[in-house]
Formats: sequence, C-alpha cells, structure tokens
Amino acid sequence: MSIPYNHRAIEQKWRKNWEEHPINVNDGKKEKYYCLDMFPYPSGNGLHVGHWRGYVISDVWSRYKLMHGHYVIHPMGWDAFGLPAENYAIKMGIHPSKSTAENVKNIKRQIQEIAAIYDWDMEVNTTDPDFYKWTQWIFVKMFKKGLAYEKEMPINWCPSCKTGLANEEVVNGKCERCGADVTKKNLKQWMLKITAYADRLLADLDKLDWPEKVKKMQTDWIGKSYGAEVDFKVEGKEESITVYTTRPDTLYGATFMVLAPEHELAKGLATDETRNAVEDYIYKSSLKSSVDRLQDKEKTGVFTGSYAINPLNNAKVPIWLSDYVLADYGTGAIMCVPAHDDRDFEFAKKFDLPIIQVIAKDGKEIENMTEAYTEASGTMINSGEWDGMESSVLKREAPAMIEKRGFGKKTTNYKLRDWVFSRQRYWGEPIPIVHCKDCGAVPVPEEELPLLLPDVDSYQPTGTGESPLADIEDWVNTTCPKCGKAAKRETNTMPQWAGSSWYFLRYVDSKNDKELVSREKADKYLPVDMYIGGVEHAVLHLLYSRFYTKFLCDIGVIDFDEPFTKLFNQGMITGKNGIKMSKSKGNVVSPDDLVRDYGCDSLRLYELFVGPPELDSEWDDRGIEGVYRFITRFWNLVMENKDKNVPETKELVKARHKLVYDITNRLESFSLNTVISGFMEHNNKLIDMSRKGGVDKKTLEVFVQLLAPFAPHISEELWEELGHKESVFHCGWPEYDEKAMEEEEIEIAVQVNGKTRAVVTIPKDAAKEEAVAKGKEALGDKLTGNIIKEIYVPGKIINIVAK
RNA sequence: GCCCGCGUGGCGGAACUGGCAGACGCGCAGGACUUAAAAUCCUGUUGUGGUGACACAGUACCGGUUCGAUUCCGGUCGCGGGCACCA
Repeated sequence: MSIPYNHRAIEQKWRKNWEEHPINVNDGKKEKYYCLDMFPYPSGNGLHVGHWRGYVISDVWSRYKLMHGHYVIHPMGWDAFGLPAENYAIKMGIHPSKSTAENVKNIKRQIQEIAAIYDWDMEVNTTDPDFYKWTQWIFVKMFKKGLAYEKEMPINWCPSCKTGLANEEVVNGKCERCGADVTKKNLKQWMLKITAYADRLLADLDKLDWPEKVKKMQTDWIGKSYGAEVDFKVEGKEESITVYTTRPDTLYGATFMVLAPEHELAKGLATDETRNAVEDYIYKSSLKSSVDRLQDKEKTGVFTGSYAINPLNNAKVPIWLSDYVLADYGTGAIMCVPAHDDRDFEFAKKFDLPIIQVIAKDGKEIENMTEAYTEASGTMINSGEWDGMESSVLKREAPAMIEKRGFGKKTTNYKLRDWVFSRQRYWGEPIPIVHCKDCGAVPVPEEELPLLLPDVDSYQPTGTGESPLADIEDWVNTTCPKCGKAAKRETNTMPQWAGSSWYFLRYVDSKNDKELVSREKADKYLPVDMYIGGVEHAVLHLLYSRFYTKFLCDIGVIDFDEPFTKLFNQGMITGKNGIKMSKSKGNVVSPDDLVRDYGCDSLRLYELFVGPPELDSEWDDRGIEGVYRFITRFWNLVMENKDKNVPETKELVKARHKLVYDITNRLESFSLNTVISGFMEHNNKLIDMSRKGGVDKKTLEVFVQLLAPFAPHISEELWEELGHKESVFHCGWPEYDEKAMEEEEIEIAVQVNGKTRAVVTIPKDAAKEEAVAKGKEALGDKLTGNIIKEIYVPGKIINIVAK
C-alpha cells in the first residue's frame, strides 16, 4: 500500500519550500505579466469563502502565466482609509489607526492561506504616509492644472455617515455604504473636474478588453447626448433663456418652457401677481431632498407670469418653474414639447397647457392624444418650412440649421458630473490646501508632503459639515506657504477612492521616496494586464482609476492612458437561496475550517467548481467532499502507477493529448468550473485505464503540470514523487497535438427525421455512401416509409428524412 | 418606465461555430467490504409506460425558420442586474 494523501503535511512542506526557494523571480529577461486583484479594505469580519474565489481565480491565472515563462507581477495591498474602516473603528471604540492595523494583520494571515504567489515586498497600504504622500501629490498636481476646484453647492449628504458623497456613491437615492436616505446639503466642496475627461473616458472604452456590461454601465453613466442649445427671448425683457434639447426637430411643438427652481433667472421672471407663488415654490423646492424630488409622483410647478418667444415662429410660450427640471444638467431650462415627450405631456395635462403635434404617427395626426408620441420617426407637420421632412433626418440636421440662423448652437451634454471630493470625516488623506485671506487656496508645497493626518482622540464625525480635524487648533492654524501670513488648513479629507484610483501604479515601485513611480519601472511593468474583482465598482473605482491614469499620463508620469487592459468580474458567492453572506444573516462561511479539514488545494478547486466564475454561486459545504475525493483518487492513481514503467499505448497518448486540449482551452476561455470537471472526468478515465493495464509516467506528469496552477501543493509533491528536482512551475505548460488525439473511427448518431434512432461506428472520414449505408443498416426495420433525403455531416450526424 | 442579462433533473451545473440534452459533482437508492459504523469501491438515478430490449414526452410558455433548435428569429410569462424626471 502506498502513502495516503495527507494534505496538512504536504501543504506545510511546500509553503516552507516556496518561502525558501521563491518560484516567481524577476530575472530581468522574462516578459512581465501583471495580474491584479482589487485590493480589499481591511474589514474586521475577516474573509469568507466569497472573497477567496476572486483571489483563487487571479492566482490560477498568475500561475498559469508563470508556467508560460512570464515574470508575474501579482501584488496585494490594503485600501485602508475611508468609511468602512472608520465606521468599524467607531463601532468598536478603537482608534481607526489601531483597528485598521489589527484587521490588516488578520486578513493578511487569511490571504496567505490561499497560497497565492503574492509578492509581499510590493505590499502597499493607502494609510501609510509614504503612500498617501503621493495621493496628496496627485491632488496638488490636479489643483495646479485647474482640475481640482472649490465650489459651494448643494451636494449629496448622508445623514448617517455625516459626510458629503459623490454622485457615484448614491444608489437609488441611498448611501452606497450604509443605505441611509441621502439628502442635500449646501457645502463648500472640493471638486475634481472629471467631466473634462468625459469624452476620452467614453471613447477609450473601445480600446479595452472588458466585459460589455461594464463598458455599457460606464457609457450610460457618462451619458453623452447630442442636441442643440436654443435661445428664447423673454417677452418684454432684455434677457433670453437658453434651453438644451436633444429634439430640436420638435421646436415648432414647443408650447411652454420650464426652468429649474434654482435657475438664476427664476425669481426675476415673476410678476407682481405671481411673485408670492413663485417665491414660495422656489423655497419649498429647496427644502426637498433628492429622494423626495424623485419620489414625487405628481408633477408640481408654478407659472412665472412671463412669456418667452419661440425664435422659429415667434410664438409666445408661458414660462413655468418645476423641480422636474434639473438645475445642474444642460442649461437648467427646457423647452417643452408635450406631444412628443412623456414628462412634458404629463405636465401639460396637469396644468392644462396646449399640445401641438409636429410629427405624424402612421402618417396622420393623432386624435385625442392620451400619451406622448416619443419616436423620432414620421413626417413633420405643423412645422412651417419643415413640414414634410422626415423627423429622424431633421433631428440630425436641425442643430446646424439653428446655429446657422443665429439663435442657438449645436452641442453635446453629459450626465457625468464633477466628482465631489471632500469628506467631512477623520479617516482619510488630509486635503493638502491652506486657505489664506490674501492668497486664497494655496497648495501645500510638494516638498512638504505628506501632510500627516494628525492623531486625535475624538475622531467621530461632527455632523455639522465640518471635519473632526477642524477642532484641532494647532493643526488648523498655520501660515500661508505663499505669503507667510497666518492661514488655516483645509480640514476636509479625501474619499476612500482617492488611494484606490492609482494604487496599482505604486506596487511596481512601492518603496520609491522620490517619485510616485519611476518612469523606467512604469514603462517596464505597467499597465495591468489582467484585473480581477467584483462588478460593484463598475462606475466607481473603475471610472475614477481611468480618470487618474489619463491625468497622470497627461502630466508625463506614465506613458499609457488606460490602467487595466483586461478586466474580469467574478460573481459573488452567496449563502443558501442566493442570500448575500453577512454576519447579521448568520450565513457566513469561513474558509479557515475548510482549509484545516480538506486542505488549501481542495478549497481552491472547490471555489472554482461551484459554478461559472463570472456568475454568482450558492455555497454548499457538502460539495467540497467531491473535490476532495477527486484529489485523493488522483493521488492514489499517481502513487500506484509512478514506478510501474507502463509503456505508452496509442490509447494513452490519445487520452493525454485530449486532456491537455480540454484543460488548456477551457482555461484560456476562463471556463474554470469546467476545467475542474474536466480534471475529474479525465481522472475517472485514467483510473479505469489504470485497472486495465496501468498509466504511463508521461501522462501522469502532464496531468500534474496541468493541475499545478489549481492545486499547487499536491502538484509539487507529486511532481517530486515522479522524480523531478525542479519546481513544477518551472517545467512549462504541456502542449497538445490535435492529430494525436484524432480517432480513426468515431461514433456518430443516426437520426430519422431529426430524431436519434441508432449510433454507429464509422471511419472518421467515411464517404457519404458508406456512412449512410452503415446508418441504414443500424436502423434496420426502424426505418420505414419512403426516403426523401439523406443528410450526412461528417463527424456530426447522419439524418435520414423519410415519409 | 427605459436598457442589459438569464430561465436545462431533487440540487450546483455541462453541451465549443445549430448535430446523441443532462458531462462532472452533490444528494438519494441499492450492493460489496465490515461484527457494526465511518471511509472506500461498484451499480442506478429527467419523467411517464413496460419485467425487458424499448416507446413516448421533455431545456419557462406559445409560435416560426431548418433535414435537425437548449442554441437562431418573433411574441408571452417569470427572475436578476443597471439607470431612473439627464429634456
């Protein structure tokens, strides 16, 4: 009896061995491959089996690249600033610097259990001053380029987290972190001008090998639209109001105009009769939260008393105010064409405003219109000189026509807003700005960075719109770097996304104290070739990182403008019935026990076997038994055959090539669950062959090589058992020969009218006559009626059509 | 409301460009070994009918294209996700 499989001893042995003899070494000659995980924030709850999956996927891919002779950059770090870490610290009553350090330690231990080939020399932590020095440095650079600016405006405010939020952090009117209803608060904020990059962020999506879903989400988020700005004169006044529309073709149908209550002209348009009502409406709107505004089912509004003149036909249209028009999109004012827009139609019906149809539906005017006709297709009617034109054509041409006639211009708009970058919280990078009475906002000189986050006892958020830093007088009070007079520090901190927007650049030169990253190393090791993480960051981290990368490229720090060449989103692991794993639900499965009982190798395989890596999968502990059985059976197979000197048979060679073919192709297409089932299937076949006469050594070796990225410990052990001195990871990836796996005879289904009635064995490239004859023979008396047609697709099917 | 994606056994899931539906695994049932159990091994496992070879039905539902459809097309229902008054 040979040695039984002992995962504990084997895994311990190889962990130690890899530590002493690293397998992924940069010799300066190998081609680099950068495979990156989205770095975790150090949560106090530790890792569950769901976190494992992403890390296993990336490690399998990294080891696969390693076996192809690459030097693999596969780092790990900590996204340790920000709300999650701080909220946890507040809850536990431990200072965030302390709780964060503890959590990092614990999670690092757990991550090491995965046995990934992480290069811990590269490790970064966003809360490390040597790291956030450069986070602040980027901010200063942006400030100097005019991309960071201060603005007082109503921003999204989470009353629970007591901080302002970026647009991207508000999901369905709720805080992305805590789920509380988001309100509006008027605050002076630092903003990043991400909108300056809107066009490039949109256009460059084409360059990326990313899931279509994520590209689409970013496209929609950027939300580029094409249309025109049209100027309407206000009757009896000097002013004119500019509206933005994507449907200038419907200009003749504009029967009224609506301004956002916050529009700068709103108040001034009121007449003596309407003044009270108008001011009342503006005041009430200002009190409404964004959630209220969204949830209002009925449209509200007030007539200003003023009229505008449609520049096309000089029609007089009433000007209304309504909060369904957004102040910060387009011009904050719209022309309303109730016949061809749902919202305008609703508003017109409610306030009894005229409706003029300008596009014919099915060639005619609609009687008793009950809903807006929103298609841009049909012939123009009631539109003066435009009558008879096709609306879709006019929609395209109208902006230029309007521009030519001098009452507007062709333009585009984006849904993307500038990034609210201030947080009224303690646990973040201090914004390196000094406010001076004379010089205004002055950046902290670059040589004085990092601007350290002061240590405080009271780090709870104040809720007043001021950061806790505002209370630390000897920190706040400073001198102006420009004029030397007394000045005050900016007390807001940066959002969690600041560090994560560029951390991937730092790994390859993490100890550089002169530069963010040396240009030499950046050119050599960047960008990221493969990025693996959850889809939840589609419009947050992934958009911000692209923006940062483009900026850093523009100022010459790096020479590429897209950070992540290829992106893979792994699905979530959930508990029973697809319920998200959480402590409160009590359905969290910790990897620790499973590693102890079944071993790291088994858990790695099972993480992949549960389902397609890109889809969510329900965790079921029992399934790991099957994987453990496979590993044990494979172990036994190798142990029984390794010293038997079994000669290679044709059948064994065929099986070997088929094995390499299956595993390689499935791995290349990221079908990792079927890679594992492929291993199992081939293992079963080999066990069968082993009983019939044995399995040759070469086949066993190839199997071990293929298994290595997935189950590294057992593979190294068996590789050694097979007589090798060198690590299996340095012995290349096996190749297959399609000719070698071809069968001379194949089984082929014989159908009658498309239904399988028999299976015959025929030569692989049998001629039609032969195949059909054999098929008919096999069918025997199952074939009745007159034969109408005989179909033979070599290698696929024989189908006899009979009546 | 708009835009994506998905519906396959008791369960997780296979089926590459249309070609034997249900690979692989879990679970379950039966058997071998054992005093017994665990572990291990073997057999069976979509449903209905039949002792049986076999027959019929079957990939959410209805219809279409095709010699042939889980796969392509049209419609319906259900589930999940994104956006949500962006003019």
